[in-house]
Amino acid sequence: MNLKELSEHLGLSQTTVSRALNGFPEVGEVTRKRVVEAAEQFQYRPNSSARKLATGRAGAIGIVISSERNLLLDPIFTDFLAGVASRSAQVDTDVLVSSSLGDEAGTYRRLARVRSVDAVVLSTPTVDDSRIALLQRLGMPFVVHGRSLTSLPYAHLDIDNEAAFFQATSLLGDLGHRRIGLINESVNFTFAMHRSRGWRHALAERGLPVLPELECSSRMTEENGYRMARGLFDLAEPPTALLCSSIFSALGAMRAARDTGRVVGKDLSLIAHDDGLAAIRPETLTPPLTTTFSSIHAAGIRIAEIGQAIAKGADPGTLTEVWPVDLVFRGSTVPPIS
Amino acid sequence: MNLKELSEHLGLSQTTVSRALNGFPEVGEVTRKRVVEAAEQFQYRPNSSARKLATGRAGAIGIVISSERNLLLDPIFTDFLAGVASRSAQVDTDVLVSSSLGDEAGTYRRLARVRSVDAVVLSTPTVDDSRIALLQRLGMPFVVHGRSLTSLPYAHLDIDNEAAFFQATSLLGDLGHRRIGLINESVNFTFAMHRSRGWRHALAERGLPVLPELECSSRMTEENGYRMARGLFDLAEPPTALLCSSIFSALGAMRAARDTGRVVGKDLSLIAHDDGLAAIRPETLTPPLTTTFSSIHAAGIRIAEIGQAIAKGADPGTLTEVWPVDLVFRGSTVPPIS
DNA sequence: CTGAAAGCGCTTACAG
DNA sequence: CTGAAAGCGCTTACAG
Repeated sequence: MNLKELSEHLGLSQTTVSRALNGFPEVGEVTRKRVVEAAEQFQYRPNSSARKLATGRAGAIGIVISSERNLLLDPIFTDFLAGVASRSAQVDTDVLVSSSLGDEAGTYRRLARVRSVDAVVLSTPTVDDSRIALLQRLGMPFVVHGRSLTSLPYAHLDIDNEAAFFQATSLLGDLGHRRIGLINESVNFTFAMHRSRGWRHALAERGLPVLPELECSSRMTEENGYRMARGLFDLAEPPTALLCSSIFSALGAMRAARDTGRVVGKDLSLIAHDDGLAAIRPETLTPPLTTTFSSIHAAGIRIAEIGQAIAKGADPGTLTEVWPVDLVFRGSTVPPIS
Repeated sequence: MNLKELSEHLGLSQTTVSRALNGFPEVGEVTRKRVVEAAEQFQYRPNSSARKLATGRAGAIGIVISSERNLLLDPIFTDFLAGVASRSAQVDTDVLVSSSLGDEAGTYRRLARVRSVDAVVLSTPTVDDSRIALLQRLGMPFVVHGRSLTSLPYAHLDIDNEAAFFQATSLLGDLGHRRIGLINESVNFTFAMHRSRGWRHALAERGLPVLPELECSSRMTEENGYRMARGLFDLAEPPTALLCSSIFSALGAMRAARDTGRVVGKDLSLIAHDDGLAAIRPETLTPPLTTTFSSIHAAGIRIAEIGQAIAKGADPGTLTEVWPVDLVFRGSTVPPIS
């Protein structure tokens, strides 16, 4: 059933039916009701391509999966994506996933030219992410999940990684730890840089030395977590507490602790960042892990909303949010053994 | 730059330009070359909505994220999705992700009516998955990642879960194990049912009893893996070997082993299924895990190809594949201590 | 409050 | 081998 058939059935013009369905004010109340009911009855749905062509809006939001980035970095990307998709569905917006095949800039250019999306979501930006300038140049509306270091205003939603790791480090400091290791992602990524800064500032604030050998960074896998922790434990003066940027590297660190005869929550304190992945919950591990927590699914939902606004022409400079992060205290953080 | 502008620039009709660009045979070689070069130069890309409207094909493939299904079940869904997206990009096909918000059937109906996708990918089907009949009724082409028990022919790509777990169980049997526990996902899902069957047949084949108390099933999280393993260890005659349907439940099982004073690769043997998630590699754990391995990213790529064929009207009955699964022997499987 | 008509940017019979 | 024209299914000035 298309518009023409529906309007013929109703004995109205396509114009009126279209207007009634799209909620234009000039349609009479009785007419509108008749139209809406008929549309309901026949399960009429406007053809999206036709609508896009006529309006010039794509009715879609784009997300580029970069194999170097999200895929390896972010096994919880699904969770984020599901958030974006669920919110978008409510406003009848499609979510288009592209894979970059290495050439991410090219992918964005293509999206911009074909006009297949009204806005684009950028995930996990680096400190000097060139995509932001690129999209601004292309005139493609976008929203960033995370932040980048640029003076240009751009729409974004981020969590306060610096404050989170500042707090976490402070907690460990308050417990009496003086050597606190950081197992991070590469500080090219802004979130990792912010976490590093939080850690550093907290140490400095309480007069503890900021030792470069206590900071490691690498992709957040179990194996790398293990390797980095082992490296820290091999130090002449090994740390008594560890901060991990992901639940995966935390698992590796826990394994390293076991292999070196340490007991987490006794000999060793541990705090991990938790994105809320269902497959591994920090509260059910042994011991339950103290975490900095922020739901990435919730972020996905909010990103979709911001993307929607951006697509409609809202001023990017006004759409900026940084969410506080919860510090959840559990059994993995104790005073150091002296 | 649109078709009209491009053809005016070339002094040709839109018809000819369109045909040249779409590779129609009747265009002269010299003309084609001129056209293609100009298109290149001006970076002309046809407006996808206009093309869709004119051809009736959407140039897109759909994937529905069901919150009850993929999201919780499949943290590795990203990997699969990236595979689908990368292959689709090569043939200029969009990948549209929808979230079902509980009403999955409704989502498919909507996709079918709006004609926003040419084909749909079904993931992780249950044994009697109603979506297959639904899509057939709707006339929406689809390809299933996995299988379902129906006599109707449908396009699908699956891995041979039954043979994989048959082999894994046989290996444990060959090593001398007589009590082999199975930590599975709910057998409503076909893949889990197949694994259960492989386990059962292998036991039966060597005259070992198939004890219901050795089979557990639940969502494949670390926590559930832990709980199920603990339950098995509490048995009067606990198993000496475990089969886990995912790397996450395997992690839980390993933790349960530790908590009950067992050493994997000594007191306890363990085999897990590995989908190739980058964040956790079984070969780097302690001990390295013996696995049944199949890359879900490769499956995503192949699913995109099949979806492409299906969208173009290929006969679903001819597009059916079941891939063999590798059994990778590592340090977690040893003879039982007697 | 309603409608006839143009237009969005393509593709593709049909004619030559 | 090439082109004029119709059509895909919507939206939206413009006119009444």
